[in-house]
Order: sequence, then structure tokens, then C-alpha cells
Amino acid sequence: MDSGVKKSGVTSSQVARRAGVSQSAVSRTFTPGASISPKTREKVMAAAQELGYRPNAIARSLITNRSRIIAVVMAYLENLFYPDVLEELGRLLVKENYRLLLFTGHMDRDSDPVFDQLMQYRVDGIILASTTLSSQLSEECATAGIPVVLFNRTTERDAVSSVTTRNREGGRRIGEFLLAGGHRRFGYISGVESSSTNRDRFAGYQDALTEAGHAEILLEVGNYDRAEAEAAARKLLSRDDRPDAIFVANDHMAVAVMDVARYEFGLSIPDDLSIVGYDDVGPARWSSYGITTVSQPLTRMVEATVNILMGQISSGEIEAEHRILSGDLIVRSSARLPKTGIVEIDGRRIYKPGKV
Amino acid sequence: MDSGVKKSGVTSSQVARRAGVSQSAVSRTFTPGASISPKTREKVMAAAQELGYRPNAIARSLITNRSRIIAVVMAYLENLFYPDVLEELGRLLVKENYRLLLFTGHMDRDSDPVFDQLMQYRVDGIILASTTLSSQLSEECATAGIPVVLFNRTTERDAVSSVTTRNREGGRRIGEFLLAGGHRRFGYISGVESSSTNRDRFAGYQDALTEAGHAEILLEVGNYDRAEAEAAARKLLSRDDRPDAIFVANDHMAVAVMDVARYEFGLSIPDDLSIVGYDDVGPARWSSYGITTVSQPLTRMVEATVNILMGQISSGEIEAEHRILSGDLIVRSSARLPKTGIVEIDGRRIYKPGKV
DNA sequence: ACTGATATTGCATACGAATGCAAAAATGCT
DNA sequence: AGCATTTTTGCATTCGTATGCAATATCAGT
Repeated sequence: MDSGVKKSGVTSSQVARRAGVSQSAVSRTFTPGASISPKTREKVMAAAQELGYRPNAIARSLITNRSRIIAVVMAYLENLFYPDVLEELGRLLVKENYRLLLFTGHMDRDSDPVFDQLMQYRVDGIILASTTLSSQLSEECATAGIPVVLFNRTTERDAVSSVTTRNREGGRRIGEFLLAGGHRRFGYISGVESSSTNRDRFAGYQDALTEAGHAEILLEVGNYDRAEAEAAARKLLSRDDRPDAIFVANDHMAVAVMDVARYEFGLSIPDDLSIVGYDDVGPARWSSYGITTVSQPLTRMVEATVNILMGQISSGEIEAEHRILSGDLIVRSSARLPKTGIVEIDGRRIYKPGKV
Repeated sequence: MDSGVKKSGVTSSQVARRAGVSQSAVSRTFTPGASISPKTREKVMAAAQELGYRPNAIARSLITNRSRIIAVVMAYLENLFYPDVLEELGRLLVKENYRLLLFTGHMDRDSDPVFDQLMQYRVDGIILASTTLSSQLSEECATAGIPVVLFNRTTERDAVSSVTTRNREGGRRIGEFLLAGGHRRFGYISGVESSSTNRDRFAGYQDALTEAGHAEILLEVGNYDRAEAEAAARKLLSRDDRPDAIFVANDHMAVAVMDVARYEFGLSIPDDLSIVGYDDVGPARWSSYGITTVSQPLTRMVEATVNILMGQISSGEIEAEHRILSGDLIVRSSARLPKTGIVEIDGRRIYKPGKV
């Protein structure tokens, strides 16, 4: 019943006794850079091995005041973009010897419980990747002296760090692309209207169109939600002046919109209708969709996020930092092609007007 | 500089001093069920409010020996099934006042670092939802006295709890369905061959077919991976004796297989080729795919998982428990229909042979 | 008002590891 | 060998909270 059983209640003191050294020696053996002779380290390691000892991270954090835990708040896993982010985050954080505490679920007005828990676990940093999150939460965290990074969104007051892409530029490029493709009636299916990402993408789109004299954009709200996007698509597509080009605020919704267009309205894409998305998420690349979309450089975004956090954690300086990356308009088959401006780079077709 | 700043280093002692009570009183105020008078609780609460105090969960776990953290190991987020699981897990665990520590990434042979970290953080329970995980890890955890639940997989030695669905039955039903649909040449694209889930699904499929005299199944390995599934599909579909029905071990791969069949081989589904998947994950329901598939009752699976964990944690008894749920064969449009056996329940079409 | 029972409170200690400090050991140098 | 210097070691304390125990306060009943 207790042959190999090592009901991990093994403490450093027990190891110390077994190895014939002090508890400090054990601690130092497991603390990189601590002063310990090879000989005692050897002894300690042996004893630790036998007893199945692992340092208790909880106790350690208590005294070091570092939990080595990063909280990730993410309320939107249906959109594959976020699982991808999560996976990449996991990879990087592990490399930095950090753990990932995940908080999911929409916590609209009711953000307090989450905040409470973040605080209770004394996480070393927080990544907010939830578009629907009250921006109040981020400020609270920042006030509490915990490094916070907004992922793929910003707030007006830039008191808190963020990592984003040039959404406005992306929206503009989409507008230009559709104009160059000879479209005449433009639609937009929005994400959550208050989200910075949505606002910027739309603003850029609008910029391009109005400059070209196309003031009118048919707008419907999709809230980044599949079902709502479908409903929005139905509304747009049953109009008499049905648009011949729709920019959908992200690929997650664009996929739904394409399905509605094809299977409910019998439209042929891109002949009857062009659709452009945003994110370049998995399904956008699937043959059934082949969505023309603006890519978000996920890996680099995650790198930047982790980088900011690590910097702030080690320096203790929490100065808001804003990393803005850029993506490309990746040309596939969901939208009519302009005559010029498409270049091929690394096997990907990219729209770069003027730079031909 | 220190107006509202509450650099959360606030301790119970500080609150105690402020409230004019002992540290114990503060602790008791925040410990449900502890002996404390309404009056002092009031005082403590007020002081806590002012100082922005939150009990330090780390310190608390140290003494209670409960971290209220559940580790979730999940190495496969590309398959939307798992993000869905994750979201549901988050929901339920939060309800039980537990936090979710996420470990991602394939840790094939090299499972030790993960295990180490699980142990170091003294998690109260572990959910293993990674098909590629060495079954050794689970045993190690169990040995260490931490409740472990395998999610959507099992091991031979049933020393560790698990939650699964009747995969063998599901595979069999798929076989029956395809037979009833009049198919003649059967293919199978497997998941990770060593995974229990894959083995069971295939075994059931095989059972049904061999009983009907169809001994031969054309088999290719997909490893639950999109790219590999595509390759497998190409192999199967370029054969002279191309199958007219393929069971793909999960929907994640089935989607890829459909794309290859349609766009690379110009096949019409289900006229030229029937495809059946497993899981009933999001994309299976999208109009572009409409995959006929066996559903896995995700919500109930997650409930069962959390339920087992909570039971074991509170009782301290770690007796392996196996919950086996069952799903339905949901009929959509990716496979030819049999003449009989399809019933409609709650708006879903389900294949229930014999029970017409 | 007095007694006995019950509800609250504070004291002191424990949890497991990290670390400043001083003692001890090892090392280098002449 | 003798001394100075560096490295290693152990002691004692600390982190923030929970809790057994004894002391104190509260209350009900007569």
C-alpha cells in the first residue's frame, strides 16, 4: 500500500534530513544561481529523487512574491483565432517558465468576480484577449500594479499596454481592393460595435470608399457572433440593392456569411458577391471558403505580448507600451480580383497596390 | 502618488490593525462558516474595502493544502471540439470556485516537464484531454495522489478515472448506416492509431462491416491532423478501387477530407462519395459541410468530468470511476441515406435502425 | 444578580521554501 | 605552514493566512 507511494507531501526539510544537510541547502539546490557546492547538490538531488520531491511552487511564491502565473482572459473560443493564440501563448509562456491561468466566459458588466480572482492569485501579469471585456477591468488591474496587456484591442486612454495590428490600414486596403475590383455597392458586417478593432477596421474601409466617392455603406451588426452574422447576411442579401461586396469584420463571421450567401441565396462567390474577411484564420484557408482576408501575424503578436509582460515583470516598471504590427491582404478566391496590384510572396498572393 | 493606489500588498494584518481587531478576525471574516460576530465582520469588511484587501490565495493554499486549481492538459486546440470543451470546463469550474491552469502543446515522450509543473503547483485535480499524451503521465499523477480524469480517452489499466462515449457503438452504428445506405467499398481515415478513441471507433466500424461480409477496409492514417488527413484522403481517393464511403475518425479531419474530395478530385458528396465523421463539432453543422456524424455530448461529458473530480477532491477517496455516455448518429448531407431508420428528434435527424 | 452554556476573540503556531547574515570550510598565495 | 580570500553552509527569520486552544464576552434562564 505504500510501496512506491510518494503522496507528494515531501518537503524540503525531509529531503534535507535524508541528505544530511540543512533545509537551506535543499532550497539552494533548486534555486538557479544559488551558492551551492557540486558535492552537496549531488547529495540533495539523490535524496530528492528517492523521495520524489518537487519544490512547492505555492510556498515559493509566497516568499518570492512571484507566482510565475500569467492570467489570460479570453471569452470567445468559438473563433479559432483565439485557440490559436492560446496555443501559441502556452508555448511561449512555458518557455519563459510561466504558467497560464485561463479565464473564459463573457463577463460583461459583471467583471468583478474575475478581477477578484486575478488579484487573489497574485498573478504576475494579465493578458486580456476578450473583445467584449469592460475596459474598466483593465484599468483596475493596472492600478493594482499588475502588468496588463490588451491583446488585439486598445482603449482610448492608453494607460494600459496593448498589442494590435494596423486595423485601420487593413480596412482601408480592403476598401481599395474592392474598389479596384470594380465593385459598386458596399456592405459591412460589423463585430461588436464598441470594440476598438471593429471601429478601426470600419473606419479604414470607410476612408477608402468615401475618398472614392462611395459614401454609402450598407451596415449590419454581427457582434463577432456566427448566428448574428448569419442574420446580418440575410438582411443585407435580401435587399433590392443588394451589395456586390461585403467586408465582414472577421473570418469567423465571414465563413457564416459565405454559407448563407451560397446556400440560402444561391449566390456564386465571387461572381455575384465578393466577400472579404479579417484575421486569416484556419477556415479562411480551407478550399470551401478560400477567403480573401487581411492576415494578423499571430505569432508575432503573441511574441510581442509575452515580451511586454516579461519586460514589465522583470523591470518592475509598468509603463504602457503599444506594439502595432501589420498584416497583409491575402488574396484568395472569395472576392473578385483587381487587374493589378497582386503580387506573390512566399507562395502567398498579396495585394499591394502601387508597388507593382 | 498614493491617492487611490492600493498596490495590492495589503495583508490581513494591515486590515486587522485598521479595523482594530486581530488578524484572526480578518481571516475568519473571509472564511465562510467561521465563527465571527456580525459586528466585527462589519468592521473588517469596511477596513478591507478601504484598503482594497483581497485574501492572498497563495498563502491560503499553503496552509489549507488546497490550491483550488485544476490543471487541464490539452494539446490539440486546432480541433474546435477542444476549445468548446475548454469553454465549458471554464464555466463549470468557476461555478465550483476553481481556477483552470492550462497546459498546451504536444509533449510526446517528453511528458516530464508538464508533470513536474503539475506537481509543483499542487493542483487539486487534473484533466487530461490530450489524445497524444503518454498514458504514463496519468499513472504518475494518480500515484501522487492527485485526482485525475481522462477526458475522451481511456487506458487499459483502469487505475485512473475517465469520461468517454461509447465509441465502439458509435463506430458500429456508422458501419450499419453506411451498409444500409448501400455502399460497397469502405474506407477509414484513422486518428492517432494508439489512442483508445480511435481504436474503439474503428473496432466498432469493423465489427459492423465484417458481420455483413465486408472484410476489407481501406485504411489510411490521419493522426487527427488536418494536413495528414488530407494526404490520407488523396491516397484513398486516387486508388482504382476508390471507396464510395469513408469514415473519418473525427470531424476535424472529415472537413479536410471533404475539401480534398470536392476540390481536388471533383467528387460530388454524397453522390460519388459518402463521408461520415465523429464529434459533431461546429464546422460539421456548417452548410458547406453538413457532415453526418456521431455526436459527443460535450456538456454532459464535461459535467461528468467535473463531477468526478469534485467528488474525489472532497472525499479524499481516489477510486477510479468510468463514466461512459452515448451520442447519436446525426444525419446530415455528407452521406447517402438509407431507406429506413432515420427519425427526427428535436429538429435533429438521427439514425436509429430498428426503432422506426 | 448569579450560574452555566454558548458565541467570539486573540494568541501562538504552522504551512514550505527563500534569504541575509555570520560561522565554517575550502581555496589561493607567499 | 600561515594568512587572506572566496565559497559554502546552517541558523533564524520571513512571506500571508488558517486554526487549535484558552481566555473572554455574551446570553438565557432562574
